[in-house]
Amino acid sequence: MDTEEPAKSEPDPTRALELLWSGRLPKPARGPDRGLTLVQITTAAAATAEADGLDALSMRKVAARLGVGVASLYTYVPGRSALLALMLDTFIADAPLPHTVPGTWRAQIEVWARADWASFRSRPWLLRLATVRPLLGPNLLRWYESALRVLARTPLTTAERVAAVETIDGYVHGSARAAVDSAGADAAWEAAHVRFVNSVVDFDQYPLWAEAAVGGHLGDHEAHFEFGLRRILDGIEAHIERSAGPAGPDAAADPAG
Amino acid sequence: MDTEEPAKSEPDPTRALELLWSGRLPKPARGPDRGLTLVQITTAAAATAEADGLDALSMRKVAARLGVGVASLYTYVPGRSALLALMLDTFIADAPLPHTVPGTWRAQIEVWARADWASFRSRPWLLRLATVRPLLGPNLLRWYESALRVLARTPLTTAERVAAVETIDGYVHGSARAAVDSAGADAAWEAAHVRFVNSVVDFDQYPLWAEAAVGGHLGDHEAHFEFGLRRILDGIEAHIERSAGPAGPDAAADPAG
DNA sequence: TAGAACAGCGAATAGTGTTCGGAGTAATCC
DNA sequence: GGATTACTCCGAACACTATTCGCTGTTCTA
Repeated sequence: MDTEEPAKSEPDPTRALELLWSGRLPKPARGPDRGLTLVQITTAAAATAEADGLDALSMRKVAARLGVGVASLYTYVPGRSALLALMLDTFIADAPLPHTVPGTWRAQIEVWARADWASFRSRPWLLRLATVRPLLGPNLLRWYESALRVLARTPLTTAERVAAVETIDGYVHGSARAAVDSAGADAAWEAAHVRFVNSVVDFDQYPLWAEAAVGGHLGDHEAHFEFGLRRILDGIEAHIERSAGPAGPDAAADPAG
Repeated sequence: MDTEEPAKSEPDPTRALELLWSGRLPKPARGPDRGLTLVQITTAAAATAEADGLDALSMRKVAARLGVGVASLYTYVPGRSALLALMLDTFIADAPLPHTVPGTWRAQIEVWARADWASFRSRPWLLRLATVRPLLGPNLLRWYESALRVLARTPLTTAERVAAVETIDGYVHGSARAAVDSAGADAAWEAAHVRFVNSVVDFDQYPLWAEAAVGGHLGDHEAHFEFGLRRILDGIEAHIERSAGPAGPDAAADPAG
C-alpha cells in the first residue's frame, strides 16, 4: 500500500504549459542542435512506465533509456511533473473524440466511457496521470469540448452538461481505479491476503459479504462497470426526458454531429 | 503533477493484516516494555498527513513526532505501507454504517455517499488511501457488509447488490478525487495556469468549454457530485422497480433495518 | 577571431524507505 | 546469583530518488 500526492506545488506551471501547447522545443539560436525531441522523450517515458510502472519511472531511467545523462533531461523538460503532464496529453489523444462517434448521445457516451475504461485498464499509468489535477493540454481540451458537444445535443443546460461529463468521467475513473488496483495485485500477495482473511474472519458475522464472496461477485469489475454505466445513463436519460417535457422532441434521436 | 503506484509488491501482507485485525502489539515476553502503542503511531501518522500531505508522510517524520528513532518504528510496523493501511482502517471507522441510518434504502445511500464525500474532501489523504487496493481490515469489512445490507432491502440479486455498491463507491471516489485535486491547488499556481490558458487558447475553437468556463460551471464540484448522485440513484431505483415488477412491493418503502 | 549563448553532463545536495549490527534491559533458566 | 536468551531501541549505512550547480565543449554572430 502506497500513494502519492499531486504536484509538489511547483512555483510556476508556465514552462510545462508552453511545452504542452507548442509540442516542440524551440531551436537553439546558438550552440549545438538538440540531440533529442520531445516526442522521443515522451515515448521513452511511456515505455518505462509500461515496463516498470509509474512508480519506477525515474528521471534516471528515462535518461538511461535515451542514452543521455540525467541532468540533460532537465534541459528539455523542467522536471518530472512536466514530463508526466506531457505523457498524459500525448496518450489522451488516442481516445476517440466522442462527438465523432455515430449514434444517439447515449451511444456516444457509451463508446467514450468504454474506450476510457479499456484504455485505463490496459495502461494503469495513464489512469493515475488522468486523476491528479492534470495540466490542461491541447488534447485534453479537445476531448472535453467534444464531450460537451455530445451533451449539447440534449436539452440539458450548460451547468448540467458539465455536471454530466464530470459524473461520467468521475465514475469511469473511480471504477477503473478499483479494477486496476485489484488486477495489479501480485498473485502470491493476493493468495496470502485471501488465506489470512479466510482464517481470521467470522463469516457468520458478515453473511452478505460472504455470500458475495463465494458467489465470485466481488472481483467482477467488468460487470460492475457495465451495471453502473447503464444506471447512470438511465438516470441521465430520465432527467433529459423530464427536462424536455412530454411535448419536447426526443433529442436522443437526433442525427450524430 | 505527480503520482504513485500501489504496493511495491511486498512479499507478504500477513504481518500487516495481523496488526490490522488484532489492533494491538503483543506484549514482549522478554526485554523492556514497548514505549508506544499502535494507536499512538497511527494518530501521529495521521497528524503528519494532515499537516504536510500524504506525500510528505515519511517514516522519519512520524518517528520524530513520536520522539523515537526511525529504526524503532520498524519494530512496531513492518513498513510504510502497513502504516498507511492502519491509518485507512482506523479512520474509515468514522464513517457511519449505512444500514443504521433511518429512512429508505435511497436515503441510506445518500447519507453514505455524502458522508464519504465530505470525509474525503476534508481528509484528502484518506481518499488516496481508500483508492489504492486497500488491505481488508475489520472496519472496512464492517462497512462493506453494512452497505450490502442496505441493498439487501431491495429485490436486487447478490451480484447486482455488489455492483451497486461498487458503482456508488467508484463514483464517490472518482468525483471526490476531481474535487480534492482542484481544491488542493496552490492559488498562485492556479492563477498562472488560468492566465496561460486564457492567453493561448482560441476560445472560438472550444465554444462549449468557453461557455462553461465563463459561466463558472467548471469548478462547481459540489453541484456535479449532487447531480451525478441523483442520476445514479434514479437509475438504480428504476432498475429496482423493473426488477420488482409492477405487482411487486416497493422495497424503498420498507422500514429501516 | 573573440564572445555570447547555448547543449550536455559529472558531481553534489537533500531527501526517501529499509536493513544491519550493536548496546542496553528484563525475564527465565541453571 | 549469574548466565543466557529474547527482546527494545537506534545510529549508521545502503540504495535509491529529484533537482541544481558549475564546468566543458560547441556553434553561431558580430
